[in-house]
Amino acid sequence: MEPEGPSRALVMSDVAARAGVSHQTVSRVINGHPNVAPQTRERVERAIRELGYRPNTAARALVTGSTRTIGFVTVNINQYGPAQTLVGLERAARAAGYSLSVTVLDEATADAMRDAVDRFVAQSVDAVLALATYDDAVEALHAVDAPLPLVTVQSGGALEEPAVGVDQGAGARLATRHLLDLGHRTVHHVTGPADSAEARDRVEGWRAELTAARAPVPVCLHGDWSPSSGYEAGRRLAARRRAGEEVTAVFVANDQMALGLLAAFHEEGLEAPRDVSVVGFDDLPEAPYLTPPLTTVRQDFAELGHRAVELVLARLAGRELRPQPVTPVLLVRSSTGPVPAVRTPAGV
Amino acid sequence: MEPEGPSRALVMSDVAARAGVSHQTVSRVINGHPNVAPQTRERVERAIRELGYRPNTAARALVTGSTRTIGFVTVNINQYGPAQTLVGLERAARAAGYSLSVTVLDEATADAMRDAVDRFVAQSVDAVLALATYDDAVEALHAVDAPLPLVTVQSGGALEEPAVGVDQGAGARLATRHLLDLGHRTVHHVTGPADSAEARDRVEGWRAELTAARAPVPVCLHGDWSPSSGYEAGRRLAARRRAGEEVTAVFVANDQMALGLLAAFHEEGLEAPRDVSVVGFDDLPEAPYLTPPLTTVRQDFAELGHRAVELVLARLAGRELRPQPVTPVLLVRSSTGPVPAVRTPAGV
DNA sequence: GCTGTCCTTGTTAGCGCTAACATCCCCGCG
DNA sequence: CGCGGGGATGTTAGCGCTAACAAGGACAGC
Repeated sequence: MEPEGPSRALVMSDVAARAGVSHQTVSRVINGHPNVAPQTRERVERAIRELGYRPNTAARALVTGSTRTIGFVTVNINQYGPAQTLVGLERAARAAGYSLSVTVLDEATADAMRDAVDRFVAQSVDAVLALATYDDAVEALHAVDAPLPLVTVQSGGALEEPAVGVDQGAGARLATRHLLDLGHRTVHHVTGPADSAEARDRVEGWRAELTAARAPVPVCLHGDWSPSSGYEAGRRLAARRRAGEEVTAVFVANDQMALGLLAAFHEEGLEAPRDVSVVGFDDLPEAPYLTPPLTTVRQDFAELGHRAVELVLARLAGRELRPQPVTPVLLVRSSTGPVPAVRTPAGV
Repeated sequence: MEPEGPSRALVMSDVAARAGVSHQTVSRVINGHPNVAPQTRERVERAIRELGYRPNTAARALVTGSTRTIGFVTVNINQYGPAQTLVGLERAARAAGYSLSVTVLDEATADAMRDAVDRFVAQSVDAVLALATYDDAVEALHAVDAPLPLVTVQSGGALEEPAVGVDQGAGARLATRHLLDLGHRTVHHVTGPADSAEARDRVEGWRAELTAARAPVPVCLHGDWSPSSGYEAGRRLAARRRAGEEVTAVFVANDQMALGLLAAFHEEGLEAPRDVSVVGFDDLPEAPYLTPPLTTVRQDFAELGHRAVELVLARLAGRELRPQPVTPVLLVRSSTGPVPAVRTPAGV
């Protein structure tokens, strides 16, 4: 039994009847066709307003093949970045008159990816956006032969497909340069997972900046984005320091790991920026309120979403477009400072 | 098993031709009608598999009025909770064979809310889920007279509509009791925004537990979920303490504020749990890696999503269902401890 | 055998909309 | 003054699918 009683039957011919025209004229008005008399158009528009009519998307989709919907596939939206990307995407899509249909994959196997895209195709979405920071996602995407525009977000240039992203390398260089400018002889790095293009690009940026400054390139520590891996890295770094290695500045590939690292340092009696300077990446909402407030790199997800949708629209219109990567910015807070004045490692 | 690439036309009659039946029989097989000869069914199923056929959702929606899509409206998905809720919802929806279409409102005005629901209606979604922790969202929802099931998530019982949620009050009581059990004479509270039902429920739980234990109920401090408001609250609490008030335990309405509060305490020379015990709410991924690791209350968003979808399905089937709120759990870490022996900032 | 009743399958008519074509009317120009 | 042309509108035919009905076949009971 349907709980709704009275309303909602409202089809195009209701509007037509009220405006005293044919349903086709209504359709023309709605779709902004030329060749409709201004007076007629106004009459129809008023009828639409008065009735509160909305065209039925399914019927429209059936005949045009377009739903004005964009599908978004992603893995691992628990992270701050992906969640923000989703928000940015939705905003931009809505602004362009599109809806966003979302699929969160449990794992980025080719099968799961293909299935998601298939479902989107059956759903008649106009295009698919895929967040593909991880290699397996990128690989899975290769296996998909979609009959519609497929654009990749944050694939780190690993794909020739049309793609948008933030320039991770530039962000990493910003962070590294900041530390170098403060007088640190070199900068250590805690990476993200090896199978993340984003993480690798940050490593590259860090290395490039170090090399350009003729600074030694220390062996980096590997994390997996999680605070616990940052904590681990922090302990190991502290150990290296006790062993006599010069560790005065660390660029951590994301804020969560920076947080773990800071905790580990704290336990080891190391404070930022007194003993070590630390830079993160992401600018979590809580970054300014850590102890100490974290210097970090921020990505503009709203802009990213905007460009992604722009690219989709261009593809849909048959236009080629090679969007520039979004440039991240450095936010200097107080987890970074000058090199500690002559300080011999406790043990030595 | 190999779906072919080239000409995407693939309609039901293609399958019918290959299986040597009429398209209607194919439809029957797809929709699991009884009264199809097992042999025929198998033949059709094979044809579907071989061709890689997927029925066109738009056509189906046009005739059935159902898209097997659920619309999800939310405000403010930047927060951890809403993002997790989205993930939980998508998982559950997909498991039930539904897609999720997402709208992120910029502001929860009645107009924006109505517009979102209208768009969903035009999109022929089967139901709408609304995340309505804020009063204006709830109010806006009242203004909506949707011709489809509308279920609310986390409205804190402020709505008579069918709703699912986490028992915020129970979570708050858990936190408060834990602190009381540690020997604290009373527990201070930093609230969330006053226009959030969730926040108010936490206040109520806290107050109820205090009252039940015949503990004094201190004036609470008001925050807005943000770390900075937690920081502010922390400073004010520290001031109260300096002024002689007994402040040994604080229940903060979310982890982000707890984080800010901890930072403020730290600046004031107050450490947890040495001087003050602190409990948060949410269990952010970084909570275990704060200094100190934060005792907090966790909500099970997967379960929440599951129940929400279950409720939607029930409504769709015409069944009544009053789901029980999800019970949160307390995670004891090291930001809480027994009452400091002597109440002097110098401590220990 | 013949009816009646399943069970299985095919045939037909739309769902609400847009595209293509048909029509009508008004106007300018030879 | 009639004819051609183009702008404004209406009519018709599907888009791919499901629901309703129709049709045939098998089998029971008489």
